[in-house]
Amino acid sequence: MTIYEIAEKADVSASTVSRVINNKSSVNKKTRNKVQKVLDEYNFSLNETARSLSTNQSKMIGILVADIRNSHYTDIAYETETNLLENGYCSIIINAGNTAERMRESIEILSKRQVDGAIIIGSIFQNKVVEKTLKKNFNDRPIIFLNGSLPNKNVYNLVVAEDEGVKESVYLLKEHGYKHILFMSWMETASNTLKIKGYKEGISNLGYTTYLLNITEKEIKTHNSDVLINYLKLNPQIDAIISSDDLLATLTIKCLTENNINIPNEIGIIGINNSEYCYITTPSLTSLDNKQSELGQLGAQSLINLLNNKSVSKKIQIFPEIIERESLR
Amino acid sequence: MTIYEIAEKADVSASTVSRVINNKSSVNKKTRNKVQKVLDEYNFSLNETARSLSTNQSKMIGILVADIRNSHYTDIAYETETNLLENGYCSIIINAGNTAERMRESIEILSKRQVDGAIIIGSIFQNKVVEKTLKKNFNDRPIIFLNGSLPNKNVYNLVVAEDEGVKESVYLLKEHGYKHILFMSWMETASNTLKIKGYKEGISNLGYTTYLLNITEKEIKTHNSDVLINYLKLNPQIDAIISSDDLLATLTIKCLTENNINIPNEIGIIGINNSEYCYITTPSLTSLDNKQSELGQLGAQSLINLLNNKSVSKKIQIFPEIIERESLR
DNA sequence: CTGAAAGCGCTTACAG
DNA sequence: CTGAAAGCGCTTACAG
Repeated sequence: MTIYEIAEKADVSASTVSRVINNKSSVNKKTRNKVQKVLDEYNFSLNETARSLSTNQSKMIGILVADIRNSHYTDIAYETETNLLENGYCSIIINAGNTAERMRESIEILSKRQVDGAIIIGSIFQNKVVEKTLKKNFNDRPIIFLNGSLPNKNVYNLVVAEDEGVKESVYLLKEHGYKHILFMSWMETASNTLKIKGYKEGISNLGYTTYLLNITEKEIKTHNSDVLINYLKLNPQIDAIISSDDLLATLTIKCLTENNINIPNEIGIIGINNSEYCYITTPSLTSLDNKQSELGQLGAQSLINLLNNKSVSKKIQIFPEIIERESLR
Repeated sequence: MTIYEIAEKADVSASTVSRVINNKSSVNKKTRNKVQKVLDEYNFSLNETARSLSTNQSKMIGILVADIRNSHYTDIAYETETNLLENGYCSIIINAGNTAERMRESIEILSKRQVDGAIIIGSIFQNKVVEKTLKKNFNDRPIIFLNGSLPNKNVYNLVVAEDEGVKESVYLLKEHGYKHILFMSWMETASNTLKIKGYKEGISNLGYTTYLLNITEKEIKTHNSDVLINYLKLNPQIDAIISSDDLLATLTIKCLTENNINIPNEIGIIGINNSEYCYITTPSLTSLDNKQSELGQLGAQSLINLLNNKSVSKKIQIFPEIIERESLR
């Protein structure tokens, strides 16, 4: 069923039908009612593809994410999708993986699909290939980059100041009486680098000693917790650990508990993400809430603003917040 | 840049350019090379919207999910999206929430967007409103319903036989010497009803006694584990618990551990989902793998088959598998 | 093997 | 307030 068929049944022109559908003011009330009746009677459903072609607006947004199964990304993707939909935009979500080739390909796909803009999620996209591909195939439409940043003129960068958050975590540990703070991580991402930066600044400002431990995922998942335990044997003065994310913190708690090290008395622990993991551990986990949901919402809203020709800052920062639970004394 | 402009530069007609782009056989090699050179030179990117309009195929699939943040759905959505993309289809993902109104709306949106088919994820969509809306606005394109079922003629239902899996879990507990098995849940979903059905069948086949406990999310999350502990005091013979999902199992372990009840000696525990939670608990969690990823893959593949006019069964069942870890003696 | 033309289903500037 | 016509950027049956 097309507007031409509706027009025929309603005995008007397609132009008029179109005007009724789009709520243009210039339609006589009687005509409008007549057309609307036919529209309803035939349960008319507009072909958005055709509309897109003629208006040159797809009302679709591309969302690029490495792997939506990563809970960080899931939250952000959820927030962006729902907020965009409320504003009349559908989301094409692509899991672009972590290879440059797939990233390039994904951007090209979104470009061909004529999305009106894009949201890129995750610092893993902060690289030369993405930068160049965007310049080549996506330089005429706005892009929001969440948790990363790129210099392209059409890219607007929104980041959570995780470095500040980790710095605050160091200060909080001091307030709770901890003096030898280990920063433990297992991913070599831009986000992790930022966290380490904040850790170092905090430690340095307090005149404390830096303890850094990077552990592989395999090492810790295979119950081979020797790496951490050995490190603690070599550095028995350590009395607090900041884990780069809650899952790692959870595994750390498991490891310490199995080795009869008391949390929070012997060692205090802070995780990052404030995820569901925080309340399933014993003791429950104090964690840095890095505001991923807010980031997603703000990202969607910023993109909407850009699409409506409102101005948006090229770089926006939001700040995490520490949620205290039982893992600190 | 359109194919007409390319045609002009290459001194051929737009038809020929189109044929080159679509790799039609009937183009002279020389002509093809000449056109391809211009295409490359100008970094031509085809407008898929225009193509969709003229071919009457959008090469887009709608994915309907209540809330992608639910890890079940995340896995399925990931698998469907990646598999569809490999086959040239983009995915519009809509978080439709759990109200009938939003579900209806979401289906209408996908219909207007001219998606070639849809994948519906989760038994929550198994209701009259969805059934009717599909009949009204989406009866001419194939739909794959994952983890639920609807009678519409264009809907193909794929389910995991969770009832069978839970029944097997009951048998496994018997093999491990457990005799009084509690089934514990906290969600009133169609999936949970199915699990309880399997539990009851297994228990009945063994001549065991049925123990069912439904706990609210709030009750357990607020550290108020009294409900479970009280239940165990009233039924001290209970020596095994099947939890309706891993998260609940994790919280159960936390609760029992805090009350000095030994797992797996005093009480054995089985979770459902075989998720990341399984290896962060002490002891690690034996769990029913309900094959959500396989379900997603199979769903995508089935949809592709339907779109290629291959036949697909109206109802497909796959079976879960128990992954044993340390929570059974 | 190639091109001119019609068509996909809308929107919108223009004329009345 | 309304309609005829052109245009959005492709594909494809038809003719040569």
